[in-house]
Amino acid sequence: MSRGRNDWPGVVLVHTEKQPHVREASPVTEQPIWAGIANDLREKIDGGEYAAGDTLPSEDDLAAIYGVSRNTIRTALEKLTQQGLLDRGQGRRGRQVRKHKPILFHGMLSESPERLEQRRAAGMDAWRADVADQGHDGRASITVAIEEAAPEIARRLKLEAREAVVVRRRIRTVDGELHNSADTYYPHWLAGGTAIEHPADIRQGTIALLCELGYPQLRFRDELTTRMPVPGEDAKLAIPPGVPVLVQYRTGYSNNDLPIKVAVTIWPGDRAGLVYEDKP
Amino acid sequence: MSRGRNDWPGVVLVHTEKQPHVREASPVTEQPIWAGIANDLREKIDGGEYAAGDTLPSEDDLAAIYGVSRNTIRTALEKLTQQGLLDRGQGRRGRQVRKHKPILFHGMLSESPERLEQRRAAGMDAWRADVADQGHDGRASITVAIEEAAPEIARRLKLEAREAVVVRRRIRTVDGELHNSADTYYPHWLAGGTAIEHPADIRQGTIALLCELGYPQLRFRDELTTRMPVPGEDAKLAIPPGVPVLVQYRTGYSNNDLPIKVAVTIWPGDRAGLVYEDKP
DNA sequence: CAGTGGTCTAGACCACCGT
DNA sequence: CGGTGGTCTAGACCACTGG
Repeated sequence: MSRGRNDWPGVVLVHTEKQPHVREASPVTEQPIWAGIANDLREKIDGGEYAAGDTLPSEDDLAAIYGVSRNTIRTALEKLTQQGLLDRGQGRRGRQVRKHKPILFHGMLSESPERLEQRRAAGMDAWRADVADQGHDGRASITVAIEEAAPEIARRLKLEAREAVVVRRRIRTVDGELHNSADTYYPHWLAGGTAIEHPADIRQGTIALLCELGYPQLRFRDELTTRMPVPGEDAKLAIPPGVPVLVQYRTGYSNNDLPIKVAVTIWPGDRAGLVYEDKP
Repeated sequence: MSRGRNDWPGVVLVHTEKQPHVREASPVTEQPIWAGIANDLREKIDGGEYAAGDTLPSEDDLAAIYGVSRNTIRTALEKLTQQGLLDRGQGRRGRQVRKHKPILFHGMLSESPERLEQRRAAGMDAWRADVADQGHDGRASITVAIEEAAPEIARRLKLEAREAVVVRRRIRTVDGELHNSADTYYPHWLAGGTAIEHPADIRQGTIALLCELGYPQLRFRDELTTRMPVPGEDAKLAIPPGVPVLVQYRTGYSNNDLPIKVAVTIWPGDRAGLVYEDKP
């Protein structure tokens, strides 16, 4: 299929002033026009000409300023949005320079026995205690389900494919705003019939509960990857365009390297980071 | 500035068959046409109709298949590309379904003293040993520079702003393909005049060298975040569109919590992950 | 209501690349 | 050479939102 050759035009263009659709060669730079505009805007944002929270000129205005069509401006703005510099805006709001939210770091290793005792007494899990330490209020909503293990879960729990698991899904908020999600999977042969199956908070903590059942968590292994949010994830955690997520798989092991749980935590890149220390 | 109101058309549209630019309301779904097409293509990719490495139909063909304009198809394909499902292709190649490269995991903690001795004898750093363990060939090219410390480096090294640092920049390849970059910063008062300033490999390793200088690395702290590549990074590491990077800051401390180095490693999300274990 | 971003169309030229 | 993606233009309608 040939394209745009005007072989049989159903629409006839009648010109008045100048040839439409005739592009002049970009003179200096070797890059597309939209890339040049994106870089220019980036410099103005970095240089403070457009500060965090400022509203950019409208697409029409930018088109006039740079002397290009609105679609070209849109390509440039889209690129900056994908790079996480701009927020989208509907209505009369306009596009705004994204605020650089301070990133919360969560210590993930090396907790002193005293602190452990302390927060357990307060009924807080490690995450909530970490958030509280930084002066914020962490909350979680929990749902529980019994499912067939997905391959990446079954493999880590050393289960057969499609074997039953109990999963506790948490959506966690900090100061009322969505923050991360954490889904913890337990083998059904282990967690079935225990308090883990109930969506209420487990006061002593699931680790202590498993210990009472004869399966102390002796060590764990964290696997970290990064990727773009999958469809649905972005809505569930309100992840803006151009923000990747940190995916943390934490597998807990008991005696004889027996896996007793896998926790899958999704950390949106614009609001969380992780810290690992090898000594307290 | 009013837009597209045909107030004073320099171009007159002469219709032959049907009204141009008249969009029918999308019938079933509540989403844009391009989103529906993107989802449809995603399902076909997930379902195996288009397997990894396959070439998708051309944009023109897709436009004909779905009965929309090429730009609408392009929006859908761009979305899938940003999500990391498709590769771009020039010329007659067409867009291809991206292969899901196996991810290499790198153990980052808990190395036995025996293994440490072994790889030091072989002149390998921890990364090369890790790659070798997985049956691959890791190499690095090193450049060295003396610079003023950037704020995020100065803060971690407890230096004044713009104080001098020695930086060793590594670009590392696995089996000949670009893999990651690792820039290590040392305070100039410590590393100046030592072998660290020279771009050659340091046989015994920089950690051992610093130990000989009286600054043993007693502990470290890793900070992990994720973000999209900044301009230049994508080219330097050949990061495809839609792939985020894992950013690892490793700060090493000697006696009295004195920071002696900061290593900034950029791990492209499509080819690397990290593993942390709390016991060997 | 009016301006803004979101979406879509139709057409055009170009660089690139496999045949 | 010819098809493909990359880019750009000009114009149109819509949904949303603030004043």
